[in-house]
Amino acid sequence: MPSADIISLTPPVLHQQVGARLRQLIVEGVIEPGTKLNERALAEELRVSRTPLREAIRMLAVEGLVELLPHRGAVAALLSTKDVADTFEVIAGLEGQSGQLAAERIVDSELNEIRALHFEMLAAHARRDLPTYYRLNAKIHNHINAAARNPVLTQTYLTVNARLQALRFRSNFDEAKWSRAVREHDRMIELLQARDGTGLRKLLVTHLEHKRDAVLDLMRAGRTSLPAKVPS
Amino acid sequence: MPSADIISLTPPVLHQQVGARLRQLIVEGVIEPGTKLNERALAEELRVSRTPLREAIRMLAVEGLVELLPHRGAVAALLSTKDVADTFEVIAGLEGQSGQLAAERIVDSELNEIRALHFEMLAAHARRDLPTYYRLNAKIHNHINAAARNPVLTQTYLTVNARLQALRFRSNFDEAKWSRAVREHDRMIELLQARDGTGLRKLLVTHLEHKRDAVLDLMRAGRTSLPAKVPS
DNA sequence: TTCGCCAGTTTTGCATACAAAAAATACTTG
DNA sequence: CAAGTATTTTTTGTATGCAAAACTGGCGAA
Repeated sequence: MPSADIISLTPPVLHQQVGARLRQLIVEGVIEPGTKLNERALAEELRVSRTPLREAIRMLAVEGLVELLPHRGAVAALLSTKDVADTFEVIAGLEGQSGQLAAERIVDSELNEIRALHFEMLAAHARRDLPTYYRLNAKIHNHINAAARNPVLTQTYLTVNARLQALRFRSNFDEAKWSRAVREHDRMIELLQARDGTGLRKLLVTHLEHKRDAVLDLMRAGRTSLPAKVPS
Repeated sequence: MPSADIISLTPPVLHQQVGARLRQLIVEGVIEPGTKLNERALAEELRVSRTPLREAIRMLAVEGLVELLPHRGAVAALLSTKDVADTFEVIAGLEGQSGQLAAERIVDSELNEIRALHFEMLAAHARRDLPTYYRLNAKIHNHINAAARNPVLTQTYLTVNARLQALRFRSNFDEAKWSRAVREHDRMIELLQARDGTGLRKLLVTHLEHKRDAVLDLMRAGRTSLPAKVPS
């Protein structure tokens, strides 16, 4: 992705703001997957005309957060179990690569920050504070990604990852899986410190496979409000 | 990405058609990188109003093919050498993963088709027919990607890859690099046949690194019409 | 000359108006 | 009553209009 301006003095234009807001609403699950996006209603709700809203919807469609049905509007993306599995597979690859590159390129100050976040996350785990845990977990992964120093990789990762955020927001760990995830995070820090790119890659791929299995289990158990799309 | 309808009977709406056309123009280099996209002029050229054109431009911006400058319009993406290197790094990862999965999942009929394309490509190489070579080369890579049976991976690959198409269209191989690329392709077939996922992954990553170096050399030599963006 | 300022012009961004397609409703007929 | 059909209503898709921001060119001052 072409690098954006270092500093953007111009306030974001309306369609960008609307895009960001809509993205947030979908990713946080406020707009539930499968919900139809009525242009007139949404435009009114967001206090803008249909023009910038439509531009925003098109952008989110490219990102994969909404699906466009010609002449029939847009719906918040609804993922089948296959979609979720496929998406995790891609994310595993992207995170694995991020981890490998990060291990090769990370500097101590970055590693220290990640370590700090890791301890905060351990605290959240000890308190069984799931929302905080999730927030810190995401932050750690984003920091690892940033340490890879590849904006294209970062952007790709963020975009693909956003599609699963709605699910993660809703999913829940059982004790065993949660503990395993925490242990895997411990190991991540060690591998980063050791600058073991190959090891970190493998660990992250495994880590993501575990996350995938956790999410898929929940989907299949119907414990999330994201029913698998009916086979088309 | 949510699966599209199996058959789309509805003719694509205007903003989609415009998006496809614009994408083609940019990817093929007809619209040169760095060119400003004047809405009024482009709309007239494409015989549509500004509304669907603007929607298309926003979509291409998300894909990374154009850059949006608030209140100042859009320009066809201009990649710095860093951008190109970063993008190749991501593509290497995506293709590596595609190759690994393809080796695990490919069926004989697919492998046969790839082998056929490979021989066609050898013919193009023998004739020093670069355009045909490129076309077949891209087709082979797309077939490998398809054999991975992961639409999300395919879509991600295509989108990121599109950003470099304009460069590849223009770049040229020297004899040595071209021959090496062909040898690498020979090896790809062997590894696919042997269902050696790990081996194919490594080969593809190397293959892409070589492509990257070839393109970067040309950029630095100024032999392409894509000057590196001035450091911002 | 170079810089800055000020019309005048162009271009983008957003809102609105209108056309066409789809959905909803009412109606008719077997 | 059901099923199909006509009709109305809603919704999407596209074009156009208008306001605001950015560019242009010319003039004058340092």
